[in-house]
Amino acid sequence: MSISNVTVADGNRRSDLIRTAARLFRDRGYDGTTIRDIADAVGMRSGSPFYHFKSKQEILAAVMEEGLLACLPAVEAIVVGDLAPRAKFRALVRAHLETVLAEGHDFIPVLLYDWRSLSDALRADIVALRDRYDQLWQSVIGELKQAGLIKSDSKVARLLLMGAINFTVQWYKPGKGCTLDQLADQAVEMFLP
Amino acid sequence: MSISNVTVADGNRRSDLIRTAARLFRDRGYDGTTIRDIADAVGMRSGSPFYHFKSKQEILAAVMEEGLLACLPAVEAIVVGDLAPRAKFRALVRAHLETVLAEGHDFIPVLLYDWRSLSDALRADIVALRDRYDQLWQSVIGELKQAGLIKSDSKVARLLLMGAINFTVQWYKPGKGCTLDQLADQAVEMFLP
DNA sequence: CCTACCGATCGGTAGG
DNA sequence: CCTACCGATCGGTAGG
Repeated sequence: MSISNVTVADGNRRSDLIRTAARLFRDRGYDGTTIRDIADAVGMRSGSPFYHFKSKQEILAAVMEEGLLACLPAVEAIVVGDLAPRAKFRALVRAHLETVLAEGHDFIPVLLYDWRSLSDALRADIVALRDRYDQLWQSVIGELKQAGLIKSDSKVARLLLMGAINFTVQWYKPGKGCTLDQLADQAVEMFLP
Repeated sequence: MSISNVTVADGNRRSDLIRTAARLFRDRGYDGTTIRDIADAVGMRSGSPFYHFKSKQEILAAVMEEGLLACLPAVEAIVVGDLAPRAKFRALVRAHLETVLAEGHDFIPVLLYDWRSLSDALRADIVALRDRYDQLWQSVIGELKQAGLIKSDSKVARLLLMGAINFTVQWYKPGKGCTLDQLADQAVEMFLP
C-alpha cells in the first residue's frame, strides 16, 4: 500500500509537470519555456523535473501523447456512432474545436505549434497516435463524399478542413466573438452545401 | 559613385542575410536557428550579421516585412481588378498559395510559424502590413457574400478560409500530389457552392 | 566585416 | 526531490 501511495503521488507530480508544461509551451513555445519555468510553476527546484523525465524533449512528447490519448475516445465514439454524415461531421468539428480551443486544453495546440520541436526519435512514437486521429477524420470525410456532400479529392479535403479548424488556435479567443457551438455551425454551413 | 557602390554592396549582403535567414527560420524555426548558422550560410563570421542588423529579432522582423511587401502588390492588383467574385476569389487563393508554398518563398511561412517569436515592439511594425493583407482578403470575401456565395459571418469566413490555405504550409510538398493550380481549384470548389 | 571575447542562460547531472 | 554544479551554447560587443 505504501508503494501504491508513492506511485500515485509520483503520478500526480508527473501529471502536474505535464499539465503545467503544456500551458507554458502553449503560451511561450517549447524553446521559449525553460525547465526552470516549469519547475517554478509546480514548486520544484530546477533539477527535479529530471527525476520524472529523462529530458525536456520527453516532457514535450508526454504533452502531445497525453493530448492525443485524451481526445481520441470522444472522436472514436462519434465515428462509430450512427449519425447521418452531415450530423457526424458537425459532431466531429465540434469535438475538435473543444480539443483545441477550450480553456485548459493546451495539449493539442502544443502539438500543432511545436511539432517541429520534437526530435525525430520521439516523434515516431506520437505519429502512430496522430495517424489514428487523422484516419478517423478521413473516414468521416469519406462518408461525406459518398453522400455527395463533397466533390473533391478526399485527402485534400481532409487536409483543408482540418487546417481551417486547426488554424482557429491562432485567432480564436474564448469568450470573445462566437461560442464554440456557433463556430462549429458556421464551419459546417460553410464547408458543406 | 564609390559611395553608391558601397551602398549597393551593403544592400546585397543585407538581402543575402534576409533570404538565408528566411530559409533557415522556415526549416528549423527561429529559436532553432543561431546567428552562427546564418553567418555560416552566407560566408560571414559569427559577429558580422550585427553590422547589418542590431539584433537577431530585427532579422526576423526584416524577413516578415520583406515577405509582406513582396506579396502585397499582386494581391492588390487582383482586388482592384474587375473579375467576377468567384474568379477573383480563385485568383486570390492561387496567389496566396504561391506566396506560401512556392520554392524559395520562405518569408510568409516564417511569419505564420514564428509570429510568436517576434517581440511586441517589432511586431507592431509588421502588424500594419499584415492588417493590410487581411483587409484585402476581407474585401473579396465581402464580394462573395454580396454575391450570395457565402452565407456565414464574413470575418469568421475569412479566418476559416485563410486558415485552410495557411495550414497547407504544414503538409504540402512541392512536386508531390497536386500542383498549386489543382490545389487552388479544389479549394475554390470546396468552399464555394 | 573580422578577431577575440564576455556574460548569461540553459539542459542536464552527481550525490545525497 | 534538493543542493550544488558543470559544460556548452548563444546573442551580442569592443576595437580595429
